[in-house]
Amino acid sequence: MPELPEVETTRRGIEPHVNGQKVLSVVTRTKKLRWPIPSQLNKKLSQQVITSVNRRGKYLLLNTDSGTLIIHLGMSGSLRITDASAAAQKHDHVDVVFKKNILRLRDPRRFSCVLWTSKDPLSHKLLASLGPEPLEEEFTAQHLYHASRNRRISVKDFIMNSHMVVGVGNIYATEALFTSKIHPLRAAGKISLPQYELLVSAIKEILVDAIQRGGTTLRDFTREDGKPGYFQQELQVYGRTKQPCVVCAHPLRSTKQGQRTTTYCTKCQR
DNA sequence: ACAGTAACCTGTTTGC
DNA sequence: TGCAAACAGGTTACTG
Repeated sequence: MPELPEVETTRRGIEPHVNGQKVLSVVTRTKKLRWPIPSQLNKKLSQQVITSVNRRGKYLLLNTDSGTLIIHLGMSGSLRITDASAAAQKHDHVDVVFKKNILRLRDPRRFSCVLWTSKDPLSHKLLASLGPEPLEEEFTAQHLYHASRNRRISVKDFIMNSHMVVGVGNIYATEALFTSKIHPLRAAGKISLPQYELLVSAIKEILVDAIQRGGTTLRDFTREDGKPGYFQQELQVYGRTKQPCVVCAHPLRSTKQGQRTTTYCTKCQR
């Protein structure tokens, strides 16, 4: 579900509600999501004050003086701020309880994860080898160009690999390749530097635009207040198989890459 | 090191 | 209409 814009939208949404707040307790209703939820999480977090809410790739980091709660929303996870008296629903797995409200994780498909580390979260196994942030300066065409030489993997799978760049999932990879007129099945190693320049610009622009619109809501995603994002209205190719290309009107084609659908225009993207 | 596939889950949509 | 298969925003683990 959530790609970088949705996670950033969530971060911005929850931050004012939890930052500086003291955790009263943690309620877990399942032992395991993508990975086991740390036992003793309640003991570790209770009485701790949230000192900041950060994001690295699609991971949310809730910092305290004694450690960091790491949350990844997987495919169908969402966080919301609920009233302290609101009853938990079917797929509400974890509550971080504050005095006035609750930070509640809901995830029907359970691909999300909740982890705890008392060390620098960026050195955690899952975060340590992540690629650059797409909206930071270190994400450049040069970086992609050099990392992709001699790689036969498709350019789409390449940019969706979090070790190359974080935060680019199926929706925004599909859109950025369309904007930069690159065929998604082409080998990453055959893409020229000027083409990577176009692609990097497209990724940055699309992510910024999507964040401004509160992310993309297709079915599961909701913001912390339960409202949807509005970027889906801007999608030019994702989910538009057989519909006309917005540039040339040729019907868009879909194919499978791995277990992911990719949609593209056979005339515009080469 | 790299590429491809299976796996983790459940809810919704599609197709016969 | 009913049922089963296909599909869904992610990422790691495993295989060759």
